[in-house]
Amino acid sequence: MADAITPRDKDYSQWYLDVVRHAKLAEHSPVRGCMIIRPNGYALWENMQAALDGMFKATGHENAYFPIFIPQSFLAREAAHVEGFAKECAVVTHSRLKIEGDELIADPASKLEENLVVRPTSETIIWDSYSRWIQSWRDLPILINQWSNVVRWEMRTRLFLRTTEFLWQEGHTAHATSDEAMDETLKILDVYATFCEDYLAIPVIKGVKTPTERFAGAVETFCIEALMQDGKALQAGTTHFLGQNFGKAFNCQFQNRDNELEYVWGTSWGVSTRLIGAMIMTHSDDQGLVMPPKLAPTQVVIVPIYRSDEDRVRVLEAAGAIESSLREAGVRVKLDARESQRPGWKFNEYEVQGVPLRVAIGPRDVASGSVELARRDLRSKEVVPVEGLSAAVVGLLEEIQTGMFDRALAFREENTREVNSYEEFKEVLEAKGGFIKFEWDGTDEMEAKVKAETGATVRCIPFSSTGKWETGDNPRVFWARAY
RNA sequence: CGGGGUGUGGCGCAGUCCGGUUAGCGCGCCUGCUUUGGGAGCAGGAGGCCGAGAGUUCGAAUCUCUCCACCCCGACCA
Repeated sequence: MADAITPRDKDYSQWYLDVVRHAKLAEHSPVRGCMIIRPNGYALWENMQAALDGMFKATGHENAYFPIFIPQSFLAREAAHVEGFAKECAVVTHSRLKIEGDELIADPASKLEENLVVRPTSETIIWDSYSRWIQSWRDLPILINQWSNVVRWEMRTRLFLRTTEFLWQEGHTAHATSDEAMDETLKILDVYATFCEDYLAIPVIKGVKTPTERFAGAVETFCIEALMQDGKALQAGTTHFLGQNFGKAFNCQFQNRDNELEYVWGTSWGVSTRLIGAMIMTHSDDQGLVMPPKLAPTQVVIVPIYRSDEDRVRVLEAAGAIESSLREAGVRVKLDARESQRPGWKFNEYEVQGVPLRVAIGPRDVASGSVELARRDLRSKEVVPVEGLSAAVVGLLEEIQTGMFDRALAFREENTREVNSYEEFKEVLEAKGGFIKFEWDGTDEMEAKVKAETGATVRCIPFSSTGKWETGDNPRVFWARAY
């Protein structure tokens, strides 16, 4: 018996780590806070990339790549930006090593003229380019995205949720008007929300960040917030309206249609491998990972069962036929015909790894023209005819996808509560956690006080039905303890 | 950075207080046979300078000192 996954109600944090490890998604690296993303985890990320990339392209964006190293002086250009990131930058100071005695040291002779910062985000190096690319309103807009890694030297890390190095995409756009930039910011927020809900099956709340939670260098930060199974919130993605802050910092101006010189308006936005953590903490259970079918690298696994050689031939032939027909139907299917592992072992393995559907086929099934179909999300099994199996599987995958979203949404609704006093706020937070809709007077002081006393922060100021965020003297906002 | 904890075959641990033959156990791994519809059984085997360095001692995984690494809880953050 392999070591078990810690149950959620015993130790949620340990459960999370156990799931990541047992599902072979990632592991700690020799470098503190960094992670090794294993094939199972990386395949998930590739599927997420493919879906998001398609959505970015569909909204007119193109990919580019800027360097990982940023001249240290660039960081200093935008005052709020440097203040926000200075404390977590990895700095490159030398260009080579040298052996001194039996020690390997940075060669003092190779000290760089100017330190290089390993990008914590790429606004500065990108706006430096934009300042050279943009002269006229005709050069705008620029709609660029890049897939990259970034490094933020955080004090505390957790696999996927917060790692020293992480993978993400960062969009950086330049516009001729404030309205256009704001439209872009909100458009991408919609893209993120759609991706989370349609692909990850994670319901999110869209809204605005308070000034204290705003991105360093942004005029306004928008976010999507999700609720995890333990009642803590997780910021799933952010988009930033940068105003003219980076245009000014990098002297990026253009001549408008009225022949006036104007600073360029900007946006930036990103989602990261953190979304894998969000997926785990939204859907998985004490048996291991549960993946939404749309992103699962393997959607269906076929496990053949047999004793004798004669059975083996018959079963594998039938299993191969099922594999082909599922593949033709567009299903990502894998036939696990390994002789080295027994069926029971495989059942468990794919359950822990979150494969949405399992087809088991043995001599009994071959004789009766049926298979055993098992759902990972509900851990249910049924015997179904091979006739029409492809259509049934395709339908079932869709049902699983929507079912997972519906359950996550129901959980969030059950764990979103309105309160009318600070006393009640504290009681609910202690007893139940979750999102709490409670007033906010708009001051940093109140946020700081509540955070110090309860650990909760304003996760977002939600949009109202009119598309604008709620205003008024003391609007209700979403509070929660967060990751 | 503050508080707590842990370093012993690939993984998880016992042994450390009270120093003493060849450092054990579970899982995993290798070979063979029997097995295969929910993590197989039996037999045989491989694998460890006990985190690093120094010291005490006839003798150190065990005692002393120094250092290092990682994990957990806070402050910081996607």
